[in-house]
Amino acid sequence: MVMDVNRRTVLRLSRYRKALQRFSELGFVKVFSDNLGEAVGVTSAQVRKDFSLFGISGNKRGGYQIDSLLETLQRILGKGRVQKVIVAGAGNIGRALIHYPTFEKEGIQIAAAFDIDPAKMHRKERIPVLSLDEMPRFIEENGIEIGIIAVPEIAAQEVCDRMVRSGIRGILNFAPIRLRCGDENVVINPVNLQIELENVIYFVHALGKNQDTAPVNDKIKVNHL
Amino acid sequence: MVMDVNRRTVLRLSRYRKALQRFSELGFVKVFSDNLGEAVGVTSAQVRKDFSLFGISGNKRGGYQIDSLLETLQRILGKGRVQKVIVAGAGNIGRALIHYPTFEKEGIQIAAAFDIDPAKMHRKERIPVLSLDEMPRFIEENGIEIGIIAVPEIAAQEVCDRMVRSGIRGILNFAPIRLRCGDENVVINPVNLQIELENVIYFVHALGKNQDTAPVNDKIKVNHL
DNA sequence: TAGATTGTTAATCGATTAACAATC
DNA sequence: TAGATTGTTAATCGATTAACAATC
Repeated sequence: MVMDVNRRTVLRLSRYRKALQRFSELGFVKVFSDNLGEAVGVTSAQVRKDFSLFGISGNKRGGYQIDSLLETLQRILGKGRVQKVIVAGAGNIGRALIHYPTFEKEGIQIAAAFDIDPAKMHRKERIPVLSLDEMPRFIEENGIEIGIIAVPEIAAQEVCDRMVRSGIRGILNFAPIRLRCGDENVVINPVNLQIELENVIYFVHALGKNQDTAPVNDKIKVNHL
Repeated sequence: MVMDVNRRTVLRLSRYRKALQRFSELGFVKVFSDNLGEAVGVTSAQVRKDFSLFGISGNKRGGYQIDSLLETLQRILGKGRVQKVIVAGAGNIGRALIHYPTFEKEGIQIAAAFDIDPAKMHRKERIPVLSLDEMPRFIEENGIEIGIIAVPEIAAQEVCDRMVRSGIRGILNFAPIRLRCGDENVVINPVNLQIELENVIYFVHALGKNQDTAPVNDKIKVNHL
């Protein structure tokens, strides 16, 4: 009944923000919950409910002013200032994130990456790749709060522990393992690419089987998982 | 009440599978719903519920035989045969996926990647990077069912359309845009790395504010998002 | 004003968990 | 057997949606 702000709500907020940016670029001035819902793939009731949770209000009959709504969402999502992030692991995923083009524009700055492999180090790059041993000091000296873990499974928990001890409060974890963290105030968001792909594979197979007995069994109807 | 198989159930199935592999490697022979739940981070009731959904049964009092349970999950998740997958886009994310080390071991074979940039092409590699124009023919000739979209936002919908027209039934989408697909039988799983990172940032900030009024307001208690 | 949209409450829907009879 | 664990039903929890009074 209380329905507080949860992960899914914040994910939707990010999507509203993106949609509003597009609308704004297209020169629109105001938007209705209907339009936003359609753009993001949720009901208009969901949009209004989400907004009310954050005390965002529009004008009855007049919808929402795009620019001011966008500013509000930016503020809620911490887009006001540049957010420094570090990456542990300069392998495939790590390097992809270092060069992820949209981060920079979106106020997310990869301050440095870290690896144990000396061959992967690049101290003089714009985004330096340093030794993993230097990570704790770097976190402390630069007051980094957010870390991305892109090291092999075997090293992930150790890296997580070191991050948290050094002051990291939030982790995006690409290692395919559940990280344990005693500190209740640390946020961990796991992203498991293999499992996401397996999910697609499962439903493709499931729909394939379904196909045969087509009109009878129309239980499974997915498009967006 | 009917509670059919949904995305989250299948995600858990993948996690059970992973945990069972570990247990098996450690030499364990049987496992209880308790153990599995603990390993994956869910209740034992959830584990049994999930299994019953797939007609998996154990032995009252005796738990589950790890090896046979593992085989069953492998079968359900389509691990019996090699699953061929293509990647559209050989940029940062695309290349990371091409070289993702665990895919091969797990029966997922990246058959080829495609890009519009001639500079990115490598016809002679083990996993070739071909021209995007060759994609439709490749899909048809090789009977590919699963595609990964790792092209820039602007090109994503077009690539999606081409994939579906050529016979792709499932898509893992890394482009930060909601893909529209008329065909109800096509599965699309979006993975938006920026939004996942923003989510972490939000909750770190939210917990930080919470901190001040600490013992009074203990509403927000996240660890795993 | 009349009509349309918001903000919010109540209803619904769906997923998780508790509980317990069955049983090994 | 006694004790422990499964499989399943019912209860709970939580999130989404429908509905509608307020109002611009």
